[in-house]
Amino acid sequence: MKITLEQVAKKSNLSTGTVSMALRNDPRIKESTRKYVLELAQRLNYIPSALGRSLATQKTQILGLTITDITNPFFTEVFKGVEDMAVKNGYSVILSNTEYDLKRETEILRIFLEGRVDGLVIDPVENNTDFAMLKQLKRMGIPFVLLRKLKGLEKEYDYVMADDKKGAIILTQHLINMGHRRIGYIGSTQCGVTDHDRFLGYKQALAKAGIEFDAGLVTSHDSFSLSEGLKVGRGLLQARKDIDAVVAFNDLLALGVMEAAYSLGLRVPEDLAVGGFDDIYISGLSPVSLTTIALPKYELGSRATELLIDKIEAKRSKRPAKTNQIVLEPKLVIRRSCGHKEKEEQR
Amino acid sequence: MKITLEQVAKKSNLSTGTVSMALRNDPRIKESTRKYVLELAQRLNYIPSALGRSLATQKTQILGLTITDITNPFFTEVFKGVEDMAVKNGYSVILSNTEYDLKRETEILRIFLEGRVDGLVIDPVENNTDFAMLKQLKRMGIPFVLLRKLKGLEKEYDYVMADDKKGAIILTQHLINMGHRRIGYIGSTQCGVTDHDRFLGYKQALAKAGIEFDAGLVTSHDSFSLSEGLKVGRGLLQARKDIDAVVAFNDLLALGVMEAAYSLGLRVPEDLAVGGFDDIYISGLSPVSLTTIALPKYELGSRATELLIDKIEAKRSKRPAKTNQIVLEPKLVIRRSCGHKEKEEQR
DNA sequence: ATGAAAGCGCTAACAA
DNA sequence: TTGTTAGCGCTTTCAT
Repeated sequence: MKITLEQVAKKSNLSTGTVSMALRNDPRIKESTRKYVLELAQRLNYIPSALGRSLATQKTQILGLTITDITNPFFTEVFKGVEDMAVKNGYSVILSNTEYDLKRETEILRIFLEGRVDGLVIDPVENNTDFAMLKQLKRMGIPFVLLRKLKGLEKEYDYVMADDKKGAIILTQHLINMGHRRIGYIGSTQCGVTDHDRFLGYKQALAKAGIEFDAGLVTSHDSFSLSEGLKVGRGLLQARKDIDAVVAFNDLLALGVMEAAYSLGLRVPEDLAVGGFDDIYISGLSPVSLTTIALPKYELGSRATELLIDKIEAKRSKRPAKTNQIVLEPKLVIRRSCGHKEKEEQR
Repeated sequence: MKITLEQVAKKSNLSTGTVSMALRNDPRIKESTRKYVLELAQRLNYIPSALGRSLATQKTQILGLTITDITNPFFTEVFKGVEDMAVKNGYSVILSNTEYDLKRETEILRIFLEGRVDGLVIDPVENNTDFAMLKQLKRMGIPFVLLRKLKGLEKEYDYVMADDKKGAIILTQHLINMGHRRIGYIGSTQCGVTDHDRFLGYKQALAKAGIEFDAGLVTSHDSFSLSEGLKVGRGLLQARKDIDAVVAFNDLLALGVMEAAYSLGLRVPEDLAVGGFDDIYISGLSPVSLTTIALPKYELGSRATELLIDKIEAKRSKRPAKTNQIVLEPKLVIRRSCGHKEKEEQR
């Protein structure tokens, strides 16, 4: 039922070596026999075994990717960036979802350690990530690139990320320019680096504008979903009726906050301004589109993958690979949720 | 650098066979040596090679999944269903995105054919799918389950899908009950079975209500995205000012149509009612939430995977596996986009 | 209870 | 230009 190289060799009265080379268009094989072999293989429906080949060559042409939440359109774009770059270079990608669960992440990395992939792009579960696992990866010489920097290990590992602090500064300043003063922040309790940086940027922008930081306007959340934004948002809005704007950790949460506002009879942006991060595609939806910090999602994925592939090839050719830290620029996308000074667009 | 079974065997003065069995807790191995081996392996940081094992056992414990558009939250849920069920049974999953591109699908299936996976869950590129590829899969004895039925091959292959026609009937009837008469339909030009069934249901519901089918109210689209819905929706709404409702092939398109309406100064649902399919999570967003046919996304994925795993195990134990066709029930979720008879909710 | 050895399907170095 | 052969790392009889 399953045809192997050996069978093709037998049928053709050639050796497996020759057939193997012929099938891979090795120039050492005579044109006529190459054609003959190709045809025969075709006729026999021969499909080479990736397993056999991988074991022999010590490479799989597969990249692993761990994502914290594939449900978030942000990561879906990152994935596309990864996959496109991978395919372009002859790799496939295995995607695994950690769901912000450390156990799951550890388990997934363990599986990847078993030599199924040539390298990994890792979106670590914030700072909970299993450092032991990363060390293990490094020790085993499996190339990987992170999609986040790890606190205290900025110099140790390669990563590609966006400038979170800068993004937060720009967004907060924009809110201030729009005339808002009591600006709240909804960030994570996990103390991840990403959140930490954004929070820092938020505070810095406030300080620069001479607005006193008010801890009562800050709320933490447990997940990064729309429904969590709704829940936490309601809490914050009810506790602080004087609030007039919110910076949310990401668009999903921001959208949730907007929902919260509506549910409390508040209008956006008239009664409450809201800003987010990511610029996922639903953020542009009417009637109140979300002003947000656009992150280069696709590029995050593609550049991380590019870097990874380079590392893989460096390893193969024993060329030394230096660690790379790439920080991409965020960009403010002004829509309607933060208010605006231009005339009301015609509808 | 990389520790192999053989090295562990050497260090322990045992044979590779014994070590192999010990590590897998084979009862034939004496407890004391089992412990000894486990400890030694741990100490040496031994990680078994999945490749070696797979080649020997002829199984990878990996499932392949092809998805037409990972950007669509619908598929993101399906993926989670697949992955959860896979993990629960000791499998990992390789996800590939076909982007509704036949070439890409063929290439992806070819790669999967090379024995990298134990089985496949395939969301075929509608009816363009490469039947030759499916036949090949079948011939090679690689188990697979489809997430769609294929025209003319309903009996040939296993699939898990939702009852599209029924869903369309329910939705259209709901629109009619809400008092709408000039109900348009936005479906695909590709003549996929899914679309075909929904279109059929739509027409059937109209007929049953004594509403004459009006081809001028039907538009086809090229992709399944929000922006496509916006584009096509604008066209339809401008061409037919008399239209008062639209059934869209999916929520993304429906959301796009709503955007189109807003951009033309139409209110939803007062001036135009809109209904969709899928019930993706953004459909519940205010201020105008989308009435839609909820499809059991997660279950679609998990049940397909369950079925697949059963087929894989049937194959291993040479137990015959019957073909399974599973059709899941759709459910109408009434929100605001189609109008409603209840009082306006308090805001 | 453990060891020896064949084999899974392929590649690559070396011979011929 | 092609054949031979030794692995790649593991599992699994069959002996012992």
